[in-house]
Amino acid sequence: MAVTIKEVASAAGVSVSTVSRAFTAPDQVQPQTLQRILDAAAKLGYAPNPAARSLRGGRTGSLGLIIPDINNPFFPPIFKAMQARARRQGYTILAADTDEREFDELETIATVSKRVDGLVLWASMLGEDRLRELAAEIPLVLVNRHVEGIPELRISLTAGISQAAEHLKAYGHTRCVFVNGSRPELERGKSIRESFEAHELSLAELGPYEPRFETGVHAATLVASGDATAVIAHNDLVALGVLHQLAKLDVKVPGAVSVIGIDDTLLAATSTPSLTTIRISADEVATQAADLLIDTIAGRGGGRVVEIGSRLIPRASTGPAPR
Amino acid sequence: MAVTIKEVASAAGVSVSTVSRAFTAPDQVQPQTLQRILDAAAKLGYAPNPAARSLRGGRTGSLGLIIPDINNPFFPPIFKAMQARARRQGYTILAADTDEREFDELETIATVSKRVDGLVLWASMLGEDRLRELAAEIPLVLVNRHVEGIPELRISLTAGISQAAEHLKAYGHTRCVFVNGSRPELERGKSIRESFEAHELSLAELGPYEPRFETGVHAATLVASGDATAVIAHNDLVALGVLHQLAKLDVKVPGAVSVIGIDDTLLAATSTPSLTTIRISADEVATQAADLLIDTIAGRGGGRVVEIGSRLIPRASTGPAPR
DNA sequence: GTGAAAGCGCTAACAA
DNA sequence: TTGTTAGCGCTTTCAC
Repeated sequence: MAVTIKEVASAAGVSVSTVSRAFTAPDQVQPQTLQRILDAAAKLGYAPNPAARSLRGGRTGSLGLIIPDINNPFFPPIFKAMQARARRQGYTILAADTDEREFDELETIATVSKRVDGLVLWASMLGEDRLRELAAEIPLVLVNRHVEGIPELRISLTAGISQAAEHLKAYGHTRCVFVNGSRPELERGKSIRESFEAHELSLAELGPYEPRFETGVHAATLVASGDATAVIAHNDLVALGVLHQLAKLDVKVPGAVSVIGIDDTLLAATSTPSLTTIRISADEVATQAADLLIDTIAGRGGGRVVEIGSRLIPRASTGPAPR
Repeated sequence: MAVTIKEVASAAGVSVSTVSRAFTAPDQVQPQTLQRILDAAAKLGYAPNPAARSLRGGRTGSLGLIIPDINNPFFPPIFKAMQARARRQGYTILAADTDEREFDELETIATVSKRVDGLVLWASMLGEDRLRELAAEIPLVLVNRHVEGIPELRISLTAGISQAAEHLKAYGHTRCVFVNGSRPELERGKSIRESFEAHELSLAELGPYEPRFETGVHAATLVASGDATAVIAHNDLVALGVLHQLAKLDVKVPGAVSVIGIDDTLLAATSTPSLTTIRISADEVATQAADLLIDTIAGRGGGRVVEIGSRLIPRASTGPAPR
């Protein structure tokens, strides 16, 4: 068994409560005593037992991050950034993947919520009622879901999409295609339709499909046989499928068709040609989510809605429209 | 506060110890009593408090997974598969990323190890002595590190590399380049040198560099100015950099140069052209790691070494050598 | 087969 | 400022 507070106490010649204070409220203990305790603790290799702490205090020192699919390259940077942010505030991240299945999400939440002080729920598939119940039990931050009264992080693509429309317009494009990747609550389609219309770009829509590579491959074949000169895809992965198939059909990108993705994942920067895409800053998302959750745990920031912006990252997959 | 064992006990008209037994040793309690308890628990929405459990019993019900970089697309599938495997055995995965920094690894291990029953340490940067100390404190499984006496999962690229050499040979290649991605303990270089030599393929070596996209870009320029007809890269990301730059230099792949990656990540399947690569099965790795750790926790499988194989996945980036 | 009770390591009154 | 003490929810002897 590991070393306990008791051993530190007797080594430092004080009582257990003083040792406890030395770690939880150092300013309430005399500097020299504090030093003696810290020295003893260091020498013995003492570290507080989190189980005992949370049993006693109700706090676990962990934050739960529940995401639909860690294989989506959008998430790893978020996990990483959130871990960095949480660590600095003394929290550990407990991440779990629900495989985009409602049943797994429920089970995961049940398991995780008993081990954390609060939960970030990403694109939850649960009903509003269920989410409200949950929010009553444990501090909750929703990402890309809106339920009145629950703190929320909203990722807005408006700016990025508008820039994308301008970008295509400036290159002389007029006929565009949107490859829709389903999940209606994400509303990517709505923003795109509105923005492209505002920029007087005609927009045909393919789908909705699953947001997969093969979806892009399939859509590209349709695009190649039409007269559109620009494609905007539901995300980078779908855009990559488009790129892949267009190359196979010997349709030049961006010579004949321009392609735009969404998310700015690793895939976009490393594709050939590199992919023009709409960036959502993982750092910003992760930091805000962590902060919002920590605030909610602390009883601040009830029902706040924080919005995260986006912007176009022009790369090599977009260019002048062919004449 | 959540519902406790006590409330379930009084609801079912039994003592707390019986309720406890109902959950930990159901066969030691009379069927009808058991049923009454389970009903009461379900009605009240009782679930055991993990903090109390682990404080009392020393078991946390969690497994730690410590990896160098979740942004490496090799890891998300492993996390996912390990989570699935662990869940079925009643464990939760606590994953943490060390950012490939030894200091962070130490800190992460300190935090995580207090919250889990055992640790899977991936490509640890720690010294052997430190790892031995750690193994004495907590059940440990090492991946891609060897320390005598500590259970280990060894990923062997031998088969895949040998197949890659044969594959190139069959296509008539004779002059190859290996783009080395550093981290000497991974020994990818050694296997490759040996295998290519055995197949009478000449092998020039570039690097060692960092295993990044830009590394591949840089290496491709050197390759293009030489006379090699095939490139094998340290991993898929580096291979993607090679592909990207060769396209930019208008060197045809696989017409003029064939390219092979390692890992078979999402990147390989979605690149243009799709990338021939060496697959390491994430499912197998994750399952074996989880099982080995669980065995080690249970006191079985001391010092076992489990080996995972690999195999070549031919795709579109390799073809006949130019004449 | 079931109950009573001790105690896991820690924090937070309350006392001194 | 420091010490004493009562639990947090649970498992596990030890009785019965």
